[in-house]
Amino acid sequence: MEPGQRRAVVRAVNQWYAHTARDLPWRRVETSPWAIMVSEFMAQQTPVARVVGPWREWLDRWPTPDSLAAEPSSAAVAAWGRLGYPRRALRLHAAATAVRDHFGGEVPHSVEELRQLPGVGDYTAGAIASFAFGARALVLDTNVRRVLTRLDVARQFPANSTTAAERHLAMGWLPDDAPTASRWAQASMELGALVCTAANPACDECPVRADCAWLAAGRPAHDGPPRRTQAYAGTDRQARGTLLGALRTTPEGFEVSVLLQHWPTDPAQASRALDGLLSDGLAHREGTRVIL
DNA sequence: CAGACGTGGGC
DNA sequence: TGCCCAAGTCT
Repeated sequence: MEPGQRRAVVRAVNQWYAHTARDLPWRRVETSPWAIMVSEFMAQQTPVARVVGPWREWLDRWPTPDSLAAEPSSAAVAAWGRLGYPRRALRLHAAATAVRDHFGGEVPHSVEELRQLPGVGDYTAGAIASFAFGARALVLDTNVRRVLTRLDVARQFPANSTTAAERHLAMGWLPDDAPTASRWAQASMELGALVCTAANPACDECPVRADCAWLAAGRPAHDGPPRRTQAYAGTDRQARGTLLGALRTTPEGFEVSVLLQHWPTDPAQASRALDGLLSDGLAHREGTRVIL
């Protein structure tokens, strides 16, 4: 797409965002960088709507990185509740500790520094830099990838993993000035979340439907390699989730031998789940018992 | 680079 | 009813 048309599309999407965006609590101007960082950790692979409640409770309890770092990581895992991927709680706790120990308790501004924090990858570093500090940073999440793939590549879905070509394309879309770039990052994500969705995109309501290459091509179906899916039922992951869920609601934990004996399915799987949780630091041994 | 890693809502 | 999918990161 030509630069001029690209700028017009950015303008249209940003304008759409101004009157359509959801009123997510961490989008309020007074939100601290730490609070935005927490929202980004919680939103990794988790629908944003499910994050709002836990996010409020988390910040109520730990309003600063220092306050979280002062507690054991098990408190973070317990407070994570049922958000899923509980190792994110561990990483958020480790990140808070790193902020305290290496950045004077203040969330760093630069992508390079942010990137050093546990649990902060390319996406999250860019998101914090952009949303918390208004920087011009690449924010390439699943929504933006899909939006740009449709808009500018005329394909239904992006590749299974982010490619260098995609990053290059996204850089070309990033407006020159920081405030517009920051707004574009949020607006393009929102467009992907609300309109340009994976299933049943609402092209009729899209503010840039006239500029979309995929729509112009007649919305051709995906034809690349099969998209990655996730099996869950019966997997070790499910067993870990079940075990951790029980530990979360049972502060005194369980006798290991009893636990393994009463496991409803394959005992070997229970053993793997337990070992995994222990080695990941999500659960702990206390004599012959397991606790959070 | 493929695979591991939770959980729940929508269709 | 299952399958798809969600503001990814790490190994």
